[in-house]
Amino acid sequence: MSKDSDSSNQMDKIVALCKRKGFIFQNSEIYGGQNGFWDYGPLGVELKRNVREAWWQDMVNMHDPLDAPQGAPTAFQMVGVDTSIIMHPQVWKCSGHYDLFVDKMVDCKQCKSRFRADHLRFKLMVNEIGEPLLAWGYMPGSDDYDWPSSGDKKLQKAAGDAATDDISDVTLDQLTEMPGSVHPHCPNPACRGELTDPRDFNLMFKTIVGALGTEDDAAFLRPETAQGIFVNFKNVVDSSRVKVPFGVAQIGKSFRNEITPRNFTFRSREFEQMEIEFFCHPDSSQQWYQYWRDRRFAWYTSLGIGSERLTLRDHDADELSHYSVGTADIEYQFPFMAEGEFGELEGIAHRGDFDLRSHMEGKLMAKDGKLEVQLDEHGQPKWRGSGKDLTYFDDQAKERFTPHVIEPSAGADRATLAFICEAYYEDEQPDDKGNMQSRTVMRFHPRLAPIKVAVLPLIKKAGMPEKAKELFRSLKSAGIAAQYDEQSAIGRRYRRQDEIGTPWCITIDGQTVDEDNTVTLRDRDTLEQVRLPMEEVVNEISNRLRSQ
RNA sequence: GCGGGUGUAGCUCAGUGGUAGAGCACCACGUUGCCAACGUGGCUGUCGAGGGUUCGACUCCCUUCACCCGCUCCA
Repeated sequence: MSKDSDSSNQMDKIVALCKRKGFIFQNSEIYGGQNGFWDYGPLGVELKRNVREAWWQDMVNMHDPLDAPQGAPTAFQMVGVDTSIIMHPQVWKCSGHYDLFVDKMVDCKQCKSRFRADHLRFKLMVNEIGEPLLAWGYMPGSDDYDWPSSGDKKLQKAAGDAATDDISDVTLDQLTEMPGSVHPHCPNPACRGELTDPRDFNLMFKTIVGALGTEDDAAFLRPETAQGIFVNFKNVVDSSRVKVPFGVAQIGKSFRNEITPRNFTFRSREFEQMEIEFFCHPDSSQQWYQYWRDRRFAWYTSLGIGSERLTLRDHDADELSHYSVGTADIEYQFPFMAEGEFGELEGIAHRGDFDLRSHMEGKLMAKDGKLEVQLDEHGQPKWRGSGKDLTYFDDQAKERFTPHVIEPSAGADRATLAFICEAYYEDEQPDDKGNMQSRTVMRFHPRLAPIKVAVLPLIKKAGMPEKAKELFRSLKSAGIAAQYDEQSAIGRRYRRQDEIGTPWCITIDGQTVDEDNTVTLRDRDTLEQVRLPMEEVVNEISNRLRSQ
C-alpha cells in the first residue's frame, strides 16, 4: 500500500503554511524541538479556540433540555465540569489505566501472553564459564505460572550437556545484564516460547506531588479527561438538579507517552480532549448510543468536513474493550495517510456501567461475559474502589440503578488538524492582467475561521484609512475578530487573507469617502463583491456568522 | 524500537575544504489604484546542536536532536 505522493506533498505544504502563517509551531523549536509536542501560534490559537467553542456551544450552551432534539429518545440535560489534570492515584488503578499503562511488559512470541516484567523470575542454567544457556520464567505464588515441581528436571534436560548442574534464580533485569545473549522463555509450562525484550509501557506521565515527594507520592498526569467526570458523578447529581438521562461535558488537556509520535499534531503526547459522559438508564442505552453516534458525525459535516473524507466505523467485536458493548470511531482521511486509510477523530463508546461500578466496587474485569471485581492472590480486590454509592435513584419510577454511560470522546487537536487539512485548497484566479495565478486559500467554515473579516482601505490616502479604521473599530467593539491592513496592493492583501482563511474582506474606496459611504464586501470562495452601506457591515457580518 | 532521507535568511532552496548566496516575503520612498504591480533603496543568518580532523569546516568524521518516508507499535 504505497502512499500517494501528491497527498504527502500536500501535507508538507499544509505543515509549511501552518508554520509560516502562525497556526502551529514545533514546541521548544529554538532548542531543537521536543518530539510529540506542538504549540499553537497567533492564528492557531484562535482556530482551536473556535473549535472548542463550537463544540461547547453546540453540545452544552445551545442545548435545549426541554424537548427531545431530533433523533433523541427523550429530552435530556447537558452540563459541564472542569476537573484537574492530577487526580488521586487510585482513580487510574480502578479505571484500568494503571495496569496497562505503567510497567515494562514482555510478550510471549508463541502464546501471545503478556506479562509484567517485574513479576517474572527466571530459573537459569549456565555453562562452565558462566554464560547463560537457558532461562525459563515463572511467577512466584501464581496458580498457573509458579515454578512446577518437575521444573528443574525439565529445564536441565532442555538445557543440554553443556550446562552445569547449578540452577540459579534471577530477575529479568539480572538476566539481561549477563554476558552473552540468552532469550528468556515463557512462564507457561505448556508453552516455553521465546519472550520479547522488555518493552516500556509507561504510557502515563508520572510526577511527584509535594515538594519533598518520594516515590510514595507518585501521581500521574491524566491520560483521559473522562475520569474527572466519573469521580464527580455524585457531586453533579447532588448539586445541579440534573436527572438521568443527562450528559456532562469537559474540555481539557490529557497526556500519553505515545510510542511513536508522528504525523504532525495527530499523535501528540500532550493533547486536548472534548469529552461527554452521557448517563442513561440501562434499558435505553442502545438508543442513546445510536443517537450520539449519529449526532457527533453530523457535527463534523456541519462545520465543513466533506462526508467523502469522513467515515463512521463500528469496531469489530475483537477490537472492543473488555467492558464495551459497542464502539464507533469517526475517522478522517488525512493527507498523510495511505489511500483508503483513515485516522480517528473521535470515538463514541458504549461503556455500560463499567466506570461507575469500578469506582464503587474496585477495578472490574470481564469473566464469563460479566463484569466482576478483579481479585488479587489473597482473594481481595486487586484495586479497591471508593466504596461510595454511585447508583442513581429515579424518584418518579422509584427505581435505583447504576446508569450506563455513552462516551463521545473527541480530540480537539485532531479535529483542528482535520479542519486545517480540509480547508487547504489551491485554485487558479486571474491577476490584474487576466493571467491565471495559483492561489492558496484556507476555506474554513466561518465559525472556525481565526479572522472573520479584514478591513482594507483601497489606497493609503484620500481619507480611506480613516474610514477603514472607524469600521475596523466598530467590528472589534462588536466582538468580531477583525484585521486592518493598509499595506501593499489590494490584490496582495486579498491573497494574504485567503491564505489564512478569512471569509470576508471589506474594502473602503473612493465611493465610500466621496459619494455614499458604501463599502464592498468580498467573498473568499467566490471572489464576488457586493456593495452595502458601511453602517450595516457589523450587522451583516454578525448575521452571516450566525446563519452559517 | 529498526532502516532510509532531510535540516543553510521569516519561507522555498542553491552552495561539497578557502570572504555564506538567490527568489519570494518583510520595511522605506515614489508611481499606480479592486484580485500575487513596477522602480529604487534597506533589514534578515548560533549553516539544527555538541565534539573531532584541518592552517582553515556549511562542506570531511563521530555523537546527538528534530522532521519526513517505510517497517514495528498503538490503552
